[in-house]
Amino acid sequence: METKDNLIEAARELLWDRGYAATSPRAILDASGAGQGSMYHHFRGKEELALAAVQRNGEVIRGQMSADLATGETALQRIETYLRRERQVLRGCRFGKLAQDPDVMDSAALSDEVAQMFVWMRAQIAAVVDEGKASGEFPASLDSTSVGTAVVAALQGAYVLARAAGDPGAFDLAIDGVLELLRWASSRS
Amino acid sequence: METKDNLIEAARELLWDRGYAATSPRAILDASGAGQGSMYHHFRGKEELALAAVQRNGEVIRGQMSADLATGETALQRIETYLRRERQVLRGCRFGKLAQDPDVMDSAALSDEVAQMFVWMRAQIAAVVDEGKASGEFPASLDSTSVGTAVVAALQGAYVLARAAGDPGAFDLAIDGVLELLRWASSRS
DNA sequence: GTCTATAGTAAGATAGAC
DNA sequence: GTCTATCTTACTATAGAC
Repeated sequence: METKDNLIEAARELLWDRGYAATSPRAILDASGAGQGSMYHHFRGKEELALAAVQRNGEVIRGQMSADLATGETALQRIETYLRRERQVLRGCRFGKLAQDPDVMDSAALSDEVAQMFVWMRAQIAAVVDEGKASGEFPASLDSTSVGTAVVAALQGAYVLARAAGDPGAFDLAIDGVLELLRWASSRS
Repeated sequence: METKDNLIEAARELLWDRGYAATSPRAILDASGAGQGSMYHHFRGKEELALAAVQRNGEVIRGQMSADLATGETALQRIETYLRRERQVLRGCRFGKLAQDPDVMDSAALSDEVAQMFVWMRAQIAAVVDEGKASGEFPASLDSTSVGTAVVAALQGAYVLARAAGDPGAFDLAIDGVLELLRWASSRS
């Protein structure tokens, strides 16, 4: 279990930094300290190891996001808690990066994990917006589904812009803009 | 010039679909119909050919975006023209994809092109927001820099979500949400 | 369960004939 | 300018000893 766990953790880091296509089994073995044969003993190959790593990422991220979205008085504050959480911005989003990876989309197992994660995220934000509508914080005419998707999109794009600029400030600026727009909708309720 | 142009066009397509790291010189040669030696006659190697392709992408995209942002009565309409332009959503953004590519960020020449493109895009949207503020369409207190960055981020993230879902509908939903939020800010002016 | 050795393929680039 | 070899390195995976 020790070695298997080391492999998954090493894969999680390399997947984050390099993506799936550009991460070689060799690199994972070197990073984990495991020998050549260990990976093929515990997993069928690169894809199955990556799947285990991605599933673990999913558990961690679902836990974090749920906790963040439960922290704050108002719906807007809870969304802000989530969006402004401390992040390693320049490393990008563990899942957003995979959605852009050509080899991930060729793997049914991996692309399913990515698809489900974003469906879940969008629903989480939409649910908080709905709570804000119920409490009168947001106008009843606000479409929580599209706004929820837009907020998750803006977060993903914020990572992209920060990486492109090589500057976490671009991430913060994008988040500022989204929250500013949400505040205008909120003040109209 | 014929062969050189074919190489650049083939690279543009492959870069769009597979990104930089996952695109091999071999694949570009096959797609362009050029032989092995031709690429190394016209370019120093993969990186220089990719740079030529990315620069051509930059010219095309700047032209399109400028034209879209000039089409519409109000600032909001002009932004909507741009955001709702017909796109090959599931192929992703030619530049956004590169920002997530590990090998692009290792190349100073390529990463510079990507960085400059997004700085320019963010400034374009911010300029339209400023025009909207000047005309009284948007409130004077709106921060055009952060909102401009947020809009570009949402667009990038919309591509990510659509690819993750394997469904262009996710893109449209995100754009709907952004425009809905912009409309709330606009109606408050 | 982990190791070393090695298979077979493709990567990115170069050599040299035409 | 374009072609057909060919080089070197790295990839993903397997074999078989310990």
